[in-house]
Amino acid sequence: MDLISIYECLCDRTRLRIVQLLGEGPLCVCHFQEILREPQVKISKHLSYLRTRGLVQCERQGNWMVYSLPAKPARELARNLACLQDCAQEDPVFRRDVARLKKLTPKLAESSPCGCTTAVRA
Amino acid sequence: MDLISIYECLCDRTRLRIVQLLGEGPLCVCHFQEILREPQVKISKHLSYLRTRGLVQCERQGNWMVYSLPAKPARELARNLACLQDCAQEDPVFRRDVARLKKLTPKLAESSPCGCTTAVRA
DNA sequence: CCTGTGCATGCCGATTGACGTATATTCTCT
DNA sequence: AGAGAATATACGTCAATCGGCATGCACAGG
Repeated sequence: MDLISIYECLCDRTRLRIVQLLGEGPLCVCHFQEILREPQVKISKHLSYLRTRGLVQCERQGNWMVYSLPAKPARELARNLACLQDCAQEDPVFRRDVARLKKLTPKLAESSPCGCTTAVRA
Repeated sequence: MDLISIYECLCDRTRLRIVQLLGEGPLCVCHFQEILREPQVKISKHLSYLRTRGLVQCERQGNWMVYSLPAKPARELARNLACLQDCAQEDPVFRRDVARLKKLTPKLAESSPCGCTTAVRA
């Protein structure tokens, strides 16, 4: 894993929000849409960007693609994700995103609108 | 200080080497030229890029511009610089750069070729 | 087999970034 | 004032990126 690639991935606001959210657990694209309030194509492309550089993994689950951070991230990545987690604590946008996620989680637990309850189990 | 700006600054190899070197202490442009073996204009532009985003400071010293990391970096910056310092330990390019710097330092201490011995005092 | 849903990709235009060449700026020394 | 050294900037070029629109692909259910 290249340090440059990591920084390239993190230097976009949307990608940063995505990665930050994935720190809370796996998510599928429709969740990102709802939480970030961004169009599907934008999210999808950023996820693709992250995927080709190894910052996220994905797994198909029926109709849905469930994205997550790598199970065993490289040292540099793990270090930087921890750093990001720490730095983002104070950012209002990140806090709002996570708040939306928390609000979404129980709803999905009982009746998932998109079938990926497992994605939010974490 | 914006997280995005920090990551934008760090997502270029040359800038990463510059920042990494500044972790060892202030340096002037000619030192970067010698250590990085890159043309003056390239280094100067990247320094300018870093300066406008607040990642480095500079101070004129006669004919020379002495660059350094900010005296009191913002929390996010300090955190990320520490992270970088840690991640870069293993990178052969960074190690070589620092080795060149160490080799340069004593030479400058006795007879500085460009007058900025003070820059390497640290 | 057909349809709908979730997601990805191709194409376009606009912006930004990286690099090089040439030139300007700022200072020192004489 | 003039020359030279260290550094910065202007301009052009090429590549990468970002966003949107339209379309393609994969799967589920009837």
